[in-house]
Amino acid sequence: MNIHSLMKGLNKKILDKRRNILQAALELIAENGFHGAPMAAISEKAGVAAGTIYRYFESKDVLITELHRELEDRIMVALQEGYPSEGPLRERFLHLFREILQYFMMNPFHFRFLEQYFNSPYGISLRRDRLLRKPGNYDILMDIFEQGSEQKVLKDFPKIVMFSLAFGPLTSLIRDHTLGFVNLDETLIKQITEACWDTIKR
Amino acid sequence: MNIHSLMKGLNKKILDKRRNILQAALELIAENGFHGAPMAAISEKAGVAAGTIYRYFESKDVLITELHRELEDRIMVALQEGYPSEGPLRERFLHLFREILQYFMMNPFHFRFLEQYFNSPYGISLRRDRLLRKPGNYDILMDIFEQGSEQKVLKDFPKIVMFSLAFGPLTSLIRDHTLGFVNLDETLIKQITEACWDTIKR
Amino acid sequence: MNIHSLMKGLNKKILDKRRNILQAALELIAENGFHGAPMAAISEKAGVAAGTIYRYFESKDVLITELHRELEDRIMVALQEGYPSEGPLRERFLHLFREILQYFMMNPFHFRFLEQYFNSPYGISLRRDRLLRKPGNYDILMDIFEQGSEQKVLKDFPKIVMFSLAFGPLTSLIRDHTLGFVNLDETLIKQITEACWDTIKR
Amino acid sequence: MNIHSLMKGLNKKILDKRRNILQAALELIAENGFHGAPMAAISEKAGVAAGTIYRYFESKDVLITELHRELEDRIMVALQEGYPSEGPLRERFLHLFREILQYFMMNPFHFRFLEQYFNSPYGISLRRDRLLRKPGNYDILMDIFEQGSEQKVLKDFPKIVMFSLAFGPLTSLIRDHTLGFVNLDETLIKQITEACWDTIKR
DNA sequence: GATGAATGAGGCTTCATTCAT
DNA sequence: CATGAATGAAGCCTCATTCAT
Repeated sequence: MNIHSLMKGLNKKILDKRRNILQAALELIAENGFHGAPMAAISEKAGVAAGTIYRYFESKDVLITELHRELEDRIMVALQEGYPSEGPLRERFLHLFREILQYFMMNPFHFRFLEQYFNSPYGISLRRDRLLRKPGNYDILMDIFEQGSEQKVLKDFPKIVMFSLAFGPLTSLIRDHTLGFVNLDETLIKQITEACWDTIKR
Repeated sequence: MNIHSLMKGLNKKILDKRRNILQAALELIAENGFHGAPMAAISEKAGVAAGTIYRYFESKDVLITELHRELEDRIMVALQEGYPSEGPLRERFLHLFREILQYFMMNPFHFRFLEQYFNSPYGISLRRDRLLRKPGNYDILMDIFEQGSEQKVLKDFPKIVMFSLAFGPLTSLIRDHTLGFVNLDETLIKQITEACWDTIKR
Repeated sequence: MNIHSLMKGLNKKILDKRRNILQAALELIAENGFHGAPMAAISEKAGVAAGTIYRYFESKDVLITELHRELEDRIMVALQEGYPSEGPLRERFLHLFREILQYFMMNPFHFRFLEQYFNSPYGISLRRDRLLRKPGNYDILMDIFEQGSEQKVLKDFPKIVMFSLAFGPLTSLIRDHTLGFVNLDETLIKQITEACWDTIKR
Repeated sequence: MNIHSLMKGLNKKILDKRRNILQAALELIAENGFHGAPMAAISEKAGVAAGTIYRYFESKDVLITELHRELEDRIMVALQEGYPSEGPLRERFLHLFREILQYFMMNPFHFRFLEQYFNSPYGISLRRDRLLRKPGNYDILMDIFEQGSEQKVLKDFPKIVMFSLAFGPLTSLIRDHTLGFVNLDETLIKQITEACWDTIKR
């Protein structure tokens, strides 16, 4: 083993450690909330010492904020995969809606974490940012509403209202699915997606 | 102020102590989450000593559970006021939707508290109860979907999906209104309400 | 009912209240220790308000000290009943030993309370008093040893050692009886009493 | 002092931390009872932070239970040292009696702690265990009484009564010694030990 | 005198963070 | 860099005592 591959191995190990910490935090917070995720538990689940976390994250707050950022990034990647950016608005909407629904159905931890996150002091600063119109991750969704309004394809609601009307049911649906209240099969998903589009289309 | 009204005032003060504690807890939890609402802060805001809270509530858990219960009661009262229980389904739906929207617009603390509550260990047992079909406060809403399905007025979705479709946007809308992202005036509310009905009607 | 008997009735009521408080404290402390006998519990069991206790006893410490004093008084009365103060030493000893044993077998609460009392900060001041040779309740016992030594009837031990030798087994025996480990019947009591006398007699 | 011995000293310090906590608890409880031994006081006396105790003991209850267990272990070791397990009953009894007496005379804190312990909620479960005949530490004593009965060397009392008769005076004697009421010198100890043997021997 | 609601000091415990090794 | 023992502020709760009624 030469020095190059050795360093690569070490580097990988280091990156893995960071990833392990994030994953441990994700699972613990998703399952038990912020209350049920003390740093000691996170470090244990991640297989590192308690102090080690602080080499990768300045504080628990930073760890959580960072975790949120990474999850949003991954979701955005998933949404953009196969996104018909040049297709008709309807198709673009249906794609995004389905992707979000399926992403969270397949990643219930991500969903639970984000629910926890938005309903916590952490979520508040995020909202403040959005309020200040900082460019955010939801632009890809908002663009649809913007163009839909201009092209008179969608109803004449403020963009933000349109967002609520179209995507509001998602949270509720995913939660019910996660908790086993409802089984969202292919047929149902298709119907629901259409219904949500109909809600905003003119 | 004579001595009679003075005594009445003092008496009122005593009777209101429980209410003060609940109100203080409500506001602190709504604004800062459960983290940001230690018993010491609640007692200070309520104008009582720390130990006093325990004369009215066995523990912090009980205080919070009780607060939730009382809020739900008040909301139910608001919903039932003027409820056209014998009217057509559409009218009944529109009434409930509007009332909920307006109730939370006028009581943003209640809204924030309930959001916190449902995303916490407290909320989990509640969900479990609902899953087990214990009779709950949401029956008045579910009844509409039930009857709507039977009478072929509504789409052929599971009740719980119908609920998400129709009321899912509410949470999102109220949050945006509370944060000042959107101004929900009379016209808009009317349009939104209609849109949500259209989503589920056949 | 004339005013005289009325006052007597009131007076009795007051004395009863004091007695009730002492009895409630006795039982709670005997059963649960000092930890398990908060003033609120005592007042409830005594059928009075919490604040009322403080009309009869300056503080919890005083209440307990007083309770101890009264119990000792009652025990002393029991010991002196039928005491052959002019009889031979042996007879006097046997009388006292038997009386103590039987008193506590019949009053297990008194026994448990005194055990608690002696092993607590309260008991410490008591010991200090005894150390300072204040005249105490145990003189009637000590006298036997004193005279026994002088008359060469008893062994040549310090009085205090004699006390331990003769009465030391009592505590242990009563405890075992209270807990049901042993059934102290007439025959056994007689034999034990003799054995303890034999231990100190020359 | 060179660096080697310095490190050894530090290491020792760390290893001794648990012992310091136990010792601090022992002394405080012995002197002031459980009331007078809050965790804050224990930690201060042990020279550690309050939270540190919880690295070594799950709770105050566990700390106290553990302390009791360790003391009993040490006492048992002391009793077994030089125990003439093959010698005549008399010699074995005299050995144990003397050892117990001397152990507690030299370790008054242990004595006071155990007195506190047995008269507390902690001691109650212990008694229950003994009642249920779980194998305990006192078997070495009970064996003597058992064999003594069989061999007709001892009086015909229940074992448990024999225990009280022979060892009952010990508690009382040690307490008096600890408080300075009596000076138990070699001669006196010898005489007392013999007297207690005589009490139970046939 | 009696009441019992109110007080607040003080007890036990948790946990984010630090730092010597 | 990693470790994990140690820290101590802060959280929840109890209870002896007071005092307005």
